[in-house]
Amino acid sequence: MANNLEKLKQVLVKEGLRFTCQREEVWKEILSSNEHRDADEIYHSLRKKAVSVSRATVYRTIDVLVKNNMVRKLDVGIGPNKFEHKMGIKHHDHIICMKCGKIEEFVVNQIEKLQKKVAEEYGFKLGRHNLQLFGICKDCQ
Amino acid sequence: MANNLEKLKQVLVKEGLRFTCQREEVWKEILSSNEHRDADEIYHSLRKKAVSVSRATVYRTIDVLVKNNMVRKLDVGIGPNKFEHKMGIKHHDHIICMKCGKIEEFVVNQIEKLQKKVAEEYGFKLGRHNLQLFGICKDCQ
DNA sequence: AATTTCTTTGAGACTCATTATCAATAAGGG
DNA sequence: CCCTTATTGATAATGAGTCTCAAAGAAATT
Ligand SMILES: [Mn+2]
Ligand SMILES: [Mn+2]
Ligand SMILES: [Zn+2]
Ligand SMILES: [Zn+2]
Repeated sequence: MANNLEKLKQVLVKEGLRFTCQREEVWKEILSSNEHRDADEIYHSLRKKAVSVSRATVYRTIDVLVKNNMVRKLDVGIGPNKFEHKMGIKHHDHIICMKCGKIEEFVVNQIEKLQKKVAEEYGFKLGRHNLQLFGICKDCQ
Repeated sequence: MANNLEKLKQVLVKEGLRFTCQREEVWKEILSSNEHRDADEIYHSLRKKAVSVSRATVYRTIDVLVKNNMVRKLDVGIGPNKFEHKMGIKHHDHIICMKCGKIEEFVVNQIEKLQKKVAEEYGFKLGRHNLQLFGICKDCQ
């Protein structure tokens, strides 16, 4: 979607950063999948497509995207952080199989509300939250 | 509490492991505080008391304790994992200040119930879960 | 166009938390 | 006390991510 490219351009201007083909390629790569992938998977996928980019640039670009709410960083409790783009994706949490690593997404509005209430109660200005359920999936039981 | 020492001995027997003074000291050190501490803090605290123990043994002992439900491992999203003992402590989740690192504990039974429901819905046998709220505490705002 | 200025990139060094290796030491049953 | 086996600690290795810095690329200025 040309729209998403525009979004990147806007954000780079806002941050006083330049629009480069590396940044464009990283963003397109992240947009190209709805999996939960880590930086290295994104890096290798780009290299396989002969895109000239370095690991450092992948990390750096992801940072910009995360800061600007275009990508979510997922701490799945083991191994590297995973990333997912947020274009046209509503907020959700994850339930993760401890055997096969499968990740399913879920939304419970009630939980979200209760979290906000907790933050209020404790006088915290709530930023992000981290909710992962770890279990064994049907296939692995 | 002599009771907690007994608990350690039982667990070591169950696991076919030997009762050593290092394991005893690590366990006592963890029991001695209700803070959320990382392995290195526990290690240094022991060394300051002239207990002869290595970092490796601290990590190894904590692993046994975590596996046997005596200690909880806390992934606080930044830096090393934190640990807290579970003796006489009910389950709770954490709200963490992104500025000063302060950690507060909270319990919302409704959230716990909803988590179980999600797991059922997705056919997962639920193990542990990870719920952290990240925000800015009153003092830091 | 040439020069200057400033940003970005990539290779690799580095950090930090944790795990692995393995020879020396300690536990515990007989 | 002896013997077998487990444990320990020093240190090396690992994995994920960050930092450094010289070279390459834009953009702005002459
Ligand atoms: Mn997701
Ligand atoms: Mn706690
Ligand atoms: Zn599974
Ligand atoms: Zn604070």
